[in-house]
Amino acid sequence: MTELFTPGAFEDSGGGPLYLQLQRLIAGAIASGQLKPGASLPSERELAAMTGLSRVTVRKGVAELVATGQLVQRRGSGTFVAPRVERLEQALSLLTSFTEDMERRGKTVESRWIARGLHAPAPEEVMALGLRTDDRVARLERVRSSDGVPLAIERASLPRDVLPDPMAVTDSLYAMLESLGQRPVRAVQRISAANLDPRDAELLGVGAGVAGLRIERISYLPSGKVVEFTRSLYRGDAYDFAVELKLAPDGERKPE
Amino acid sequence: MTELFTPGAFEDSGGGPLYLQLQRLIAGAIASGQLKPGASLPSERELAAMTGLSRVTVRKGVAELVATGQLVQRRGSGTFVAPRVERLEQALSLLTSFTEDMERRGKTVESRWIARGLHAPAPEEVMALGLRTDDRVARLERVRSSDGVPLAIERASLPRDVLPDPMAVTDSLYAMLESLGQRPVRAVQRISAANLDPRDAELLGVGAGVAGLRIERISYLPSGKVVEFTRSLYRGDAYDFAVELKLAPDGERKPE
DNA sequence: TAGTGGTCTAGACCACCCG
DNA sequence: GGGTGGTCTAGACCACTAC
Repeated sequence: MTELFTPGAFEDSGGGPLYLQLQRLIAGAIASGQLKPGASLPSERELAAMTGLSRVTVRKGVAELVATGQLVQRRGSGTFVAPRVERLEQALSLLTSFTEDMERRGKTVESRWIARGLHAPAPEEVMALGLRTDDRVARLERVRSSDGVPLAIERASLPRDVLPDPMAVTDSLYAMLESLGQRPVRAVQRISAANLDPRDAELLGVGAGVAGLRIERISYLPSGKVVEFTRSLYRGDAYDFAVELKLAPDGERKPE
Repeated sequence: MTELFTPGAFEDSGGGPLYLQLQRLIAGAIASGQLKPGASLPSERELAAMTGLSRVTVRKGVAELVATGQLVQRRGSGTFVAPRVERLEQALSLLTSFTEDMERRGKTVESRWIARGLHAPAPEEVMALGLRTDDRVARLERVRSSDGVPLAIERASLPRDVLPDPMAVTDSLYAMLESLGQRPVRAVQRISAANLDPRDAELLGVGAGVAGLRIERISYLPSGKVVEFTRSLYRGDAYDFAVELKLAPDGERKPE
């Protein structure tokens, strides 16, 4: 298996910079199944010796595969093929909670709290929740995992009068809101993509720079009051959001 | 302005690796407006001399800012602060076309064709479009720009009987389909995030590895026939997709 | 032609993990 | 303690761009 990385393998490896040839070699071995998820690669020094490259060049080749989530590196331990993540498909137009989604799939749900408490609101929260600047805001920040795999970071802000005691939330926020008679019935979401910064990447157990799906949600009660302002980051490789589209009415399509 | 990068600036720059300190310094200068979009940075060699770092370390610090789209580098020319991109908000649940969307906003639309023609279908296309393997498929691949800024790569596949002459499509595909009486009325989309590979990144004018939004769409005629299978890549920093959510009916929410 | 980013090297030390 | 990845250096050549 380590015969993959003999100096010879480079001759027939197309052209271009050496680090890209190495990268293609590794990426190809992963794609073709020669290197299976969880398998360990030779150490950087070994790779350098085997290929005749310098360690710096080996690192550059490997680095991009780490940045795109195909490899993971652990200091003191080694370099490994990233475990395959099952892609979850989720309907984007139903207002459901993470806990309920996963339970419906028969998966376990774990939460790791990063922060939970009452705080003075940030300007963004004042805007989104329609607060006064001397109001206080309940903040819930946690990493959501399923079957042991971290999938998303959820940062929820709620007005204090909606959730006076954030510490009482243990698992499903929506279940808690329901028991308080404050479950939202409508929400607006905005979706974009962003590279994960080092902090968020670590929380999700991937390399810095891996693409994440950023979702901002504002939820409303039937009365129109804002219940929740949530910013989530989903692992891009772990989620597919599904939406159904309808033809826009003619009037909206062509206003002139 | 170049006093930013004196050796002194490093002393008070927090701790951690030198390349991260440099990175924070540059990122901070961009965020605070000291470095404006389009501004050029000192050359790597100058930065190295000014900060007392080696050029390799300077490059490492700069590299991540390029990979996240904050800087752009042009060989032979220099390193520049990335031009600010206006974020476009688009409703995700309306089946509209790129051309019509942009026209509604009063923006110009440009298309650069990458490929356009009839081909033997790939297995993926056979599946999505319900073709026979000896059918042929019309492929339209182009870069969509607005006001001169590339925003998305669009790769559309249509059955030959829906679009017999792909070369006849010049701007709006949907306008063409409408004139053929084949405009879809319904579609299903799947959304995820991915790091742009070097090829796609170049087409969109950003660095390799920048986060992109990947959208797969399958569109249907009223009869249920599949009209279109499109894979698009949107720049993550240029798009916000908006969706409205409704509370899931109780039966769907809790099946047991 | 002079300057830029892009690639590559050999060698060093550190922080961390594991047996 | 021995091996791993993480950081850093000084110096070199190349391909490209701008003038």
